[in-house]
Amino acid sequence: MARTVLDRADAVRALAGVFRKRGFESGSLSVIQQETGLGRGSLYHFFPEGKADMARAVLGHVSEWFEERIFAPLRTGENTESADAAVDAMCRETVAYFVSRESVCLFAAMTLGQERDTFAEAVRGYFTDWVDALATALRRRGLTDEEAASRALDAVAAIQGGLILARAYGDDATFERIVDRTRQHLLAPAPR
Amino acid sequence: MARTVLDRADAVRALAGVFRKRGFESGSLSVIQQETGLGRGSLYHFFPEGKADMARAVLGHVSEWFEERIFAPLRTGENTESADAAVDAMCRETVAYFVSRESVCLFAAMTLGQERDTFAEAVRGYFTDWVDALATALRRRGLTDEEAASRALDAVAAIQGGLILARAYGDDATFERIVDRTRQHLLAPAPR
DNA sequence: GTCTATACAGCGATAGAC
DNA sequence: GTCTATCGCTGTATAGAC
Repeated sequence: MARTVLDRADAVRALAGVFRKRGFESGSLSVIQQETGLGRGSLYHFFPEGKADMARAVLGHVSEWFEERIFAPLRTGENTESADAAVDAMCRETVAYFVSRESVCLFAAMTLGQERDTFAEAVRGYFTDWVDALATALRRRGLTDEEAASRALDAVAAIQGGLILARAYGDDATFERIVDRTRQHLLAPAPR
Repeated sequence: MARTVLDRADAVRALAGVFRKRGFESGSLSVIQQETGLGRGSLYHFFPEGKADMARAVLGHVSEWFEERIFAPLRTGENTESADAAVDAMCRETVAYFVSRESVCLFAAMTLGQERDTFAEAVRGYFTDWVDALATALRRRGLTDEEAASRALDAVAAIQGGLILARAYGDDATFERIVDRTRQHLLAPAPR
C-alpha cells in the first residue's frame, strides 16, 4: 500500500481491513504498519493509546455506517410501504457490505477472545440497536410487539450465522441465500 | 486446577476450556499451563507439535462429540417419528452443550483470525456434516431435497447466530428462544 | 506528522536433569 | 512423564531526530 495515507479516517479504514483479515489480537503492529502504510510514529500519533484506541476507532466507524445506512432508515417513516422498503434495503445493503468485507462482522468477532469485556458495551449496543430498529419497522407493518421482536432477533441471528457459514464454506452465495430467505420471513404476513 | 491431570483426554478437555475462553491465538502457553495444571514438558509430551497439535486435538474431540450425539442420530432411523425425535434431541443437546460451554463454538471461532486456513477443511467438514445430517432427517419427514437443504442450512445459521447474540447479550435465554423457534420451523409442515 | 532505533515483556519451543 | 531454565523471536509501546 502506498505511503501516502493522510488523515485518521483513511487510517481507520485501513485498520478495519487488517482486523477483519487477521483478527484483533493477532493483527500485529508490524502487519498493521505494512498494510496501512503508516509508520509506528504515525500510528501512535493518531491513536495515542495504541491498539485499544485503534479498535475503538474501527468499531465506532462501523457503528456509524450501520446507524446511517441501516438502522435510521428502519426507524423512520410511518407507513407500511416505507417499512417494506427499509427491510428490503437492509437486506440489500447488508449483503453488499459484508460480501465486500470478507464476510466478517467485527462486532461479532469482538464476542470472542480475551478483550471481550473491553468492548462488551459497544457490542451489546450494536446488536440491540439493530434488533430494535428492525422491530420498529416490523411493528409499522402491523406485527405485534412480541412477534416483531422475535422476528427481528431471529433475522439478526440468521445474518450473523450466515456470515459464519459463508466463511466456513468460502462462499458468498450461501450467505446471500440465507439473507434472502430471512427477508421473505420478515415480510411474511402476520400469523393469524 | 489441581496438578493431577493424568492422560491426554483430560488435557484435551482442559485445553478446550482455555481456547473457548481466550481464543486460539491469545490463549498463551503460560495461561494454558496454569489452567490445565500441566507443565510445559507435559504439554509438549502430549502434543509434540505444540499449539497446532493442541488445536487439532480439541477440534477432533468436539467433532466426535457432535458426530455421536447429534449427527449420527439425525441420519439413522427410517420413519417420521424417529426423525422428529432426532430433531428434538438435536435442539435439546445443542442448547445444553453450548450453554455449558460459554456459548462458544470452536469451529465458528476458527473461521476468524490468521490460522483460518490451517483448519479450513475441518471447519467446512463440521458444518457440512451438520447441515447434511439435518437435511437427511428432514427428508425423512417428507420434505423435498431442496426444502430440506434450505431449512437445515437456515437452522445451523440460526444456531450459530444465536450463539453470537448470547455472547453479546451475556444471556443464555436469548439463545434458547432462538433454538426453540428454529425447532418449530424445522418441524413445521411442508409448504403446499 | 513521520521516521528509526530501541526498551523490555511475553511468546512458542527446546534441552536436559530428575 | 514432568520439571525448570533458557533460547531466539516477536509483541506493544516509547524516545528522540528530523
